Amino acid sequence: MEQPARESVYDYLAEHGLRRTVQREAIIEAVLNTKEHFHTEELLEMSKKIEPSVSRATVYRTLPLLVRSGLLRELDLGRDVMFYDPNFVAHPTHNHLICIDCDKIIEFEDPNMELLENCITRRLGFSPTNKIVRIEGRCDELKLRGACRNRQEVQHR
Amino acid sequence: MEQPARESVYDYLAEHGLRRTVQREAIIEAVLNTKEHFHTEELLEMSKKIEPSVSRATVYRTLPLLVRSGLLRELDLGRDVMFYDPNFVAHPTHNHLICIDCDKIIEFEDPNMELLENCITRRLGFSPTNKIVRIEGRCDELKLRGACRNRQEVQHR
DNA sequence: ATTTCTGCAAACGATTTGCACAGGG
DNA sequence: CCCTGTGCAAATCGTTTGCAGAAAT
Repeated sequence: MEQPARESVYDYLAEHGLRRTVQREAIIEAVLNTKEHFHTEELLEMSKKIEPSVSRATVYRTLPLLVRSGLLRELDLGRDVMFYDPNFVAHPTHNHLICIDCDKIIEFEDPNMELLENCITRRLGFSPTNKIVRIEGRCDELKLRGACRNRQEVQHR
Repeated sequence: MEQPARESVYDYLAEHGLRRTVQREAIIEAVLNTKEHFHTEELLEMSKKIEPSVSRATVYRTLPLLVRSGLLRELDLGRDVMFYDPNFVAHPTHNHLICIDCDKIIEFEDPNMELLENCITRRLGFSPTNKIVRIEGRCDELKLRGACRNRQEVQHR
């Protein structure tokens, strides 16, 4: 049933007449190596460690391919850069909580939320294709300590 | 109980030692004149009709003030420009459905969704301050006719 | 041989900002 | 008078793109 992500990306490339280049391979491996959200600059870094010839332009040009193949999902966190989430392969309907202090991201899935959204959209004559549920707030640590420990390192702007 | 929006913005300016200029007045009136979402360029146009001296820079500098005063809310529609929504004054918890074809925006409120979100965030030790629920999909018209009539005029990119 | 891919650097476009002047208090 | 607010134009910064050479098929 469940097809390994690596194979299905390369299948996607093959089916669409897209070439298998060392740069694309490096980018794909970099993506497969992480279970965390990342943005373009981070992916560029990771890819360059595998294959130094990878350029920023190629990363920007490859990301939409990987999104279309299903390996990644664009993740609009309302920051100034776009994020990408590799966890939709395993959890197709998850949503995100984002701490306003440390930018910590908590992923959650809730069947009731799915259900409710479907009811609402049906009521309004709307067929959902993409749902962005992003809840910003204060994480546990921020509430308990008044500050988040890893405020600096996680902060993105 | 319910304070007219105009007064409360000017109160906000006064309380914060912010000056009442013709440009700010024009921008505020322009906002009060619309019940629709808009982006900066549209607000600039509307404001210039009231007071031609209003510049783009002043609109960009005034918008955060109006957001802080509560008159407007930033509305991240995942497009390349930021939108602003004047309807949160009347409906503080509403969410948005966006048609992927014609960019039509349907606003909705649902107490169950609020309730559910509160349960989820409580379960995860999270105190929400800001919720973005944006559901993209096919609107009624798109489903019935296979295309949206006002596709062109509403499209933003 | 053909056509897609690539890196580079320039272009793009929304937003921000430095500056000197205008005008509120 | 002082100091905030303004318009203008330049700067910023993530992302896109034109181009000529490189590599895949």
